[in-house]
Amino acid sequence: MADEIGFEQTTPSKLAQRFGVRTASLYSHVKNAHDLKTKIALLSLEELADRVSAAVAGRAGKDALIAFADAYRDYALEHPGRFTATQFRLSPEAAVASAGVRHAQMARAMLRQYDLTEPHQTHAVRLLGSVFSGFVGLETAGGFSHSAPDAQETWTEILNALDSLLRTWPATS
Amino acid sequence: MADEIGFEQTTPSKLAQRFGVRTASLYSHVKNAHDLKTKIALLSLEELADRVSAAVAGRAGKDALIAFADAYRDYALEHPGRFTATQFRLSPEAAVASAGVRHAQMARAMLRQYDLTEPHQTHAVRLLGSVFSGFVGLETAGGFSHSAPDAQETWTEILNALDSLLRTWPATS
DNA sequence: GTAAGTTGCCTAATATAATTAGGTAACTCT
DNA sequence: AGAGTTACCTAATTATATTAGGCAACTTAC
Repeated sequence: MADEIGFEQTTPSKLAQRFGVRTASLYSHVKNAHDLKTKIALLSLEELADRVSAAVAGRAGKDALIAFADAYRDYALEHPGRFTATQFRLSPEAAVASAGVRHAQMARAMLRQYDLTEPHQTHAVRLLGSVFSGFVGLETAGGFSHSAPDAQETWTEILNALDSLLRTWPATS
Repeated sequence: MADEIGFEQTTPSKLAQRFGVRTASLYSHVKNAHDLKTKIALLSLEELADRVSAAVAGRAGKDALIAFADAYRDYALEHPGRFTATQFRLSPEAAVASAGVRHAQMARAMLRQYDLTEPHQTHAVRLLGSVFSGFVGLETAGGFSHSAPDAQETWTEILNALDSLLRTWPATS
């Protein structure tokens, strides 16, 4: 439903309408409207982590980087509402219990081939997270739709650039 | 008000309360709740563009890159609600009339020293946009707050890396 | 300096949403 | 068969968004 009408529009009353039940009945299942959004966010984070995990399995180096990045972007393009949900600001308690932790671990695992030592590895994880979420956020917001070249081309270029950057990261400091 | 209570919480009724007027009175000034958010977004985009423009003036190359990036990040950290507003999804008509256009022009101007030809320049503009908005989005969402090193250190590292990347961009394709 | 228009607010009314409280029928488990 | 649980219900309250129509103060033109 979030993918169809948008994450922000996914409210208790709309959800109840879709289920064919009274709105009040939902309150046995979720605490309130905010809790509903939190649950969608947690679900989406797990789902995305599963996708990324499957995509990266058995790959290494640049192959793994591309698989990771594409899994992330494809999820966002296929499930815009759920992707928006993954950016929902969770409470600190919800955040630590979320699959956000898995995402960070997967990013670290993927970087293994690049032989980065701390603190470079942490910087690299943060850079990748920034680029992926930033690019996909701008793309789904329509930021690249009114100009050539198309988004896919830039995406490929960026992944090439990130790969070559990661190979030489410590040297750039 | 958006900075204090959050952009999403900035509604006609809350705004009317703060002004000490009836909610209905606001409807002489904004068309509806969505229009209010659009106006905040447009205002914030202008303000951010002014800041970036002032920061970049008289600088070139890496100096300009850092000034641009810091202006962007500082605005977000100082005005979280307004920064969130700059990410509000505008209608296509509002988008083309917004300062979003100025942002793209400033990015291109800043890249002048890096001697990028098309389509590399467009790719570079998009990469910078992705990194800046992605990093600041994650930072303000608390994504970096529970681990060392601190966000500032990663930010500096990322800007160094971007500078060296831009110098050699066409070669990485 | 007054008349006409404009501005910025008001009250009143309606529709939609979120939320709480308390109840009931069906299902599950002993 | 009875106790507990589940998943819904109705009813009521509150908050919010929105529209319509009115009024008083201010501005501007003659």
